[in-house]
Parts: sequence; structure tokens; C-alpha cells
Amino acid sequence: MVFTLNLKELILSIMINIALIEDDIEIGDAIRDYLNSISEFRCVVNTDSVERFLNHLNDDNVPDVILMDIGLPGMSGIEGIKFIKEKYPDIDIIMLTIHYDSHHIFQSLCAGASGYLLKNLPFPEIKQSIEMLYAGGAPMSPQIARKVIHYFQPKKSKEIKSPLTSKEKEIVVGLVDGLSYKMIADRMYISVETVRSHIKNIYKKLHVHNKADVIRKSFHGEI
Amino acid sequence: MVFTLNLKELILSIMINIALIEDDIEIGDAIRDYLNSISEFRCVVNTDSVERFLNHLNDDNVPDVILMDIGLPGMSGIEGIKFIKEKYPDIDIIMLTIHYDSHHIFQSLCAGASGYLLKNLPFPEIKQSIEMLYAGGAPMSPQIARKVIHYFQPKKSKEIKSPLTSKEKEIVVGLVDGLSYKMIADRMYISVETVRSHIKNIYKKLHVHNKADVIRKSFHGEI
DNA sequence: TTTACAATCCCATGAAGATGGGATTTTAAA
DNA sequence: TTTAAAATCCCATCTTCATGGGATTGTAAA
Repeated sequence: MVFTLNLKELILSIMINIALIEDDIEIGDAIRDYLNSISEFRCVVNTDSVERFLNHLNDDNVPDVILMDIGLPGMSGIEGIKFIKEKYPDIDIIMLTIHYDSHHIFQSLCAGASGYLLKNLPFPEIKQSIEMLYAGGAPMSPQIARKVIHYFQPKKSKEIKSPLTSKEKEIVVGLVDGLSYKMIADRMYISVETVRSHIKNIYKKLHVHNKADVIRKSFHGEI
Repeated sequence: MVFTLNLKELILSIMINIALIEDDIEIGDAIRDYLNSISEFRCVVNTDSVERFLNHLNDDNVPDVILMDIGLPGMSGIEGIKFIKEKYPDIDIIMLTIHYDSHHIFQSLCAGASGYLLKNLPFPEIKQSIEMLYAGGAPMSPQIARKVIHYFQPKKSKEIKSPLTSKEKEIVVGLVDGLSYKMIADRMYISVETVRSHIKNIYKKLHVHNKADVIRKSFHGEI
């Protein structure tokens, strides 16, 4: 009996424990069932939000791999990566998502994702991807790999022309510097009302509604 | 007869024309023979240096894909990429090399390589890689993909021990995301008053007085 | 067992920011 | 030259934020 228990535990410890964070229950259940049908995998968690995942996580049931969506209710998958990696840096996180735009890809990778797969992939490729992870690889859908590679390629002169005027850009600098309207006004030798007016126009042009967004965009080189 | 010629040309135009730049003649010949054994491939060039390749190149025999070594006599493969891509930007270049160090990888990618394979790979994977290229992908050996991904990952070299608690850090994420107190509260399932309270503590700990400062610090990795 | 701190919540007040509506003058493009 | 922006300024209103003052509960180290 003791032997049986130990053997069981041994087998469980050899298996790769996988957590699934996916808000589409149908998809989540399908993937879970697929994973559990493979002898070396065990889907230990199947939940629909990062918050729920973190709440139910303790040091005894830490998964080896997390398959995670990006578009989750509450905390997004990308923020989830940061949280999870900070607490458990050894967990490998594979994003499994419909988003194939550069922004989501690089946000995920920078946050600490070890792989990035598009959701349309056939199930056997999920298996291959997890195996690739354990072989020291980084599973990526072909389109993703291309975008990642492109990141390094020589940029073609694309001179991003900002929609902002020079005065407006000066104001943006002020905002990024953490100045109040009054301080910006003093620095630029204009009245606070002018600053207000410029900021109104900046917000319209950039389609934002507060200075935090402007600061973020500026940091992302989007201005 | 005319029909036959046209058909032949049609077939040739459908085939993927591949050039091989490899100074080890044995390996080069083996790869060439393998490629030519595949119906949709045609190895149009098999040479041992970039200089020779460029000399024999004219607008009529431009390959679709180049498989190239890095350690070549004369001009290195990396230098070669720049030369070739400048003249023929549409050629896809796949590096086929024994170098798996970051320096060579990133030099190649930055110069314009579309793929990076390690030389120990089985021949069928060369076929798969070229097909992946045509499917919009970027063929990479798993080890290479891992290194490329790692490039984006957060460097945890200097273990900046944040003075903030995990709840506080979660709030900071909310602020950086541009959320209002209310939205942060909803996301974290706590009251706005608790958010306020946390933020008061965050400000004290970070010696700041507004959320713009927090966002800036966060962007500078100071949190 | 104190002590300290984290996490939760409440109230009140003043400051700063967002947004709507204007107006005038200067500058640059059509 | 007409027109369209850009740049300047003013006012009113509402929202959000910052900051002060609390309180309670639980945990974890000293």
C-alpha cells in the first residue's frame, strides 16, 4: 500500500503539471480534456481569471506550465504574467490567444512569457509546444516568430510624424516631467489657460482623456 | 513543343529557387543534393563565399531563398546579409550555422536574416523551414528561439527589492494602466477607500506626491 | 506578549485636472 | 487672398486626486 502510494506520487511528480487560464469555458474544457488525455500531462487548474488563479494558488500546487489567454476578465493576461513570474519565476507561461498584433506579443514577452501561440492551432501542436519548452525552446506560432524577428530588422525610414505641433510637444514634455499646469505655464511663459487649451487639443489628437495616458504614450514612443 | 517549353518554364517559376553559400564543400554538396531531391525546390547556386555569389548574381537568376553559413572565407555571412539585402531586399536569408551565441544571432537578425538554424538539424527540417518561411513564419532552431525570446525578458540581475507589498504593487500596475481609483477597486475586489489608503502608503514609501510620478518611476524600473 | 505592519474600511476638505463653451491674433497653406 | 490651423487667453462646472484624520482585524517577527 505504501509502495502504491509512493509509486503514484512518483508518477505524479514526473508528469508535467499544467494550469489553464481561459475565460471561454468551452475552449478551456476542451483543452483541459485534451491535455489530460496525454499521459505525461496533467491539467491541475482550469480557471477563467488571473485573480481566481492566484487566489487558489499555494506552494503545494504550483504548476510547471501555464497556458493563458490575454483577454481575460479583470486583470489581463499580460499583467498576470508579471504577477505570476514575480512570485513563481520558474513557471513557464505560454500565451494562447487570438491577438497577433505586435503590441500584445511584445508586451507578453517583455512581461516574461516563454511562448506565444495563436488560438487557431490544432491541439497536437499544444503538446509539441510544451515539449519544445522542455527541450529548451520557445514555442511560437510562425506568424509570431516572424514578427519577433522583424523587431530586429532594419527599419525602413518610417519617420513617425507626430500629429502634435511643437508647442503641444513641449507641453507633453512638461506633463512627462510631472509638472502641474501652472508650472508648465511658467516654464513656457504662457498662461495656465493656454496650457489648458493646448492640453485639450493634445487629448483630442491622441484620443486620450487624461495625462497618465499621455505619459504612457510618450514612454512608448507613440508621440 | 512550344507548349512543352511553356510548361517547363511554368514549373520552374513555381519552384522555389534556393542559393547555398557554404564553404564546407561536403556539407554544401549534401544539402544541394537534398534540396534538388525535393520537387518544389531547386538549388540554383552552390558557392563557398559571398563574393563569389555576388559576382555570379544577375537579375535573371535571383534566388528566392539563400541558405548561408556565417563562418565564410572573406566576407562573413553577416556582412553578406547586409550586401545582399541592400541589393535584393526580397530575398529571404536563412542562416545555417554552428554559432549559437547571442552575438552572432542578433547580428544576423539585425542585418536582415529571416531565419536562423543550427547546422546539426536533420535535412527534413530544412525543408520544413523553407516551407515555414513561405507560410509567413521565421524558422528558428528551438535554442535560437529561446535566446531571442530571452532578449525581451525582464533582467533580474540586480534584484531590486521593492519596498512595496504585493497589494501595493498591484495598485501601481493599476495606476500605470491609467485606471481611476474606482476601476482599480473594482478590479481588485476592494473598496475605493482601501485603494486610497494603499496609495497614501505608496506615495510615502516612494517619496512622491502624485500618480504621474509613480507611473514614471514604474517606467524607469524604479519600482 | 508586545510591537509593527499589512490590509481593510470610513469621512472630510482642498487642490488639481478634465471638459464644455467661447474669443482673439498670428502664421502658414491653398 | 481666403482659409485653416496654431497659439493665445477667459470662464464655469464637474470629476478625480491628494492628504489629513481616523478605526479594525490579522499576521508575523522581536
